[in-house]
Amino acid sequence: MAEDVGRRRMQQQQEEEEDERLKAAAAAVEEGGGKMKRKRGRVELRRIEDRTSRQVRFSKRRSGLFKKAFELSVLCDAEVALVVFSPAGRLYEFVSSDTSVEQIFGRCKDIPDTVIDDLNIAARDSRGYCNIQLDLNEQSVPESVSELNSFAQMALELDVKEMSMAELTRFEEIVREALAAVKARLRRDPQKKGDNWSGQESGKE
Amino acid sequence: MAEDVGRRRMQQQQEEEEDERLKAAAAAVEEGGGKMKRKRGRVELRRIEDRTSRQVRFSKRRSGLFKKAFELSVLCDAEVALVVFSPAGRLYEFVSSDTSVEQIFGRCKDIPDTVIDDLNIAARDSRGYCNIQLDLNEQSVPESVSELNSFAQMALELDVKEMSMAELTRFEEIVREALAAVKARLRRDPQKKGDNWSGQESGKE
DNA sequence: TACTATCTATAAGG
DNA sequence: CCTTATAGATAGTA
Repeated sequence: MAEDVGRRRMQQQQEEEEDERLKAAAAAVEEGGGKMKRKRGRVELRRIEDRTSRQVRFSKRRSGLFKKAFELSVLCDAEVALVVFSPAGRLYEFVSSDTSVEQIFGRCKDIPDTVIDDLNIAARDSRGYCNIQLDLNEQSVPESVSELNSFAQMALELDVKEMSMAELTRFEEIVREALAAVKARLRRDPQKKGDNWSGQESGKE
Repeated sequence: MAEDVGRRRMQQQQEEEEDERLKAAAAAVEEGGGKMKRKRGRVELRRIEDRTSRQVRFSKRRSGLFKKAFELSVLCDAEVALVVFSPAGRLYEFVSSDTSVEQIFGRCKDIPDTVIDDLNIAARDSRGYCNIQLDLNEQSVPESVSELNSFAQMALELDVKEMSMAELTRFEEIVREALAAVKARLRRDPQKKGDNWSGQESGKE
């Protein structure tokens, strides 16, 4: 991937002149024809009127947002709760820890407003609310092991150094089952390589 | 065709890179923690150990995340509620509309079937596997990195869906070795872990 | 759905 | 806080 970037960069440098003009003449000048299409990527910060376009962008940006939220929670060890209602009224949510959305947001009530961050972001001081405990119940055996990502996530949350032998063994079990499941599917669908991970595209509003 | 060649080339490179990561991770485990230099800007998907660095990145990424959330709400006319607790315990929140966080999240309860988004990461799938307690006290940053984190990160960065059977087998091999290594260490060093495993499945093995 | 050209975010360093 | 190089996100297109 890095190599690819490098190659692209060279191309970009060749077109540096054009790139310069891009910045200067942000106002769209028609290019090559009579089409009044904007330069790629540029977006103004207001509601997209075209329904289809709005829908597409919602999907893409939503993915990106959730990914960012996840990364923040992992990289910085932060608790993140994110809820998005699509214009169609569908709900998407993400919570970094295993606490429920309601729980995390419930905590907001008890915290007095203090600081105001940029961008309409209210920051409140909540020191003392940090002793988090994961209280997970061992209930369903991962026979329907979703994917290795589960294992990845778990390994991130757990700390191997804190695991007992029993936990380790259990962990091993889970990983094996996950691998077996993936392999089985691979054998079944050598070409597809599995593209139905989080398959619940759902269909109701 | 040019495109075809390009795609082939990319795929090949990707596979090579994955293989390298597999090996690297394996080595890291054998040695009980490895340090590999990273290209600039590259980020591993796991908790940042250095406190200062984590703090800085938290600020930056938090800003970015909130900005994205804001853009999504405006561009796509979606309702967005976002709450972040910094590792230091400070709360940051954003709500797209003028409704309160509690209101938006209250709506979650009324919706029976929550759509959990793709992202290839099921953040909730790790629930129910173990009964453990995580100490998120950031003061106690462990000196050595846990071995399995290597795989956690790898599994997150790689896409299991895209792995060939050979790669999967290799992966399995590595994981098995890693687990064996960790177990061996545990036997050698039982006190390394106080056996406060209070789960209800003790002795299952 | 996939790709590519661009644009944006951000890791390092000053 | 500012700059630079790189990784990541994504708008428009096939």
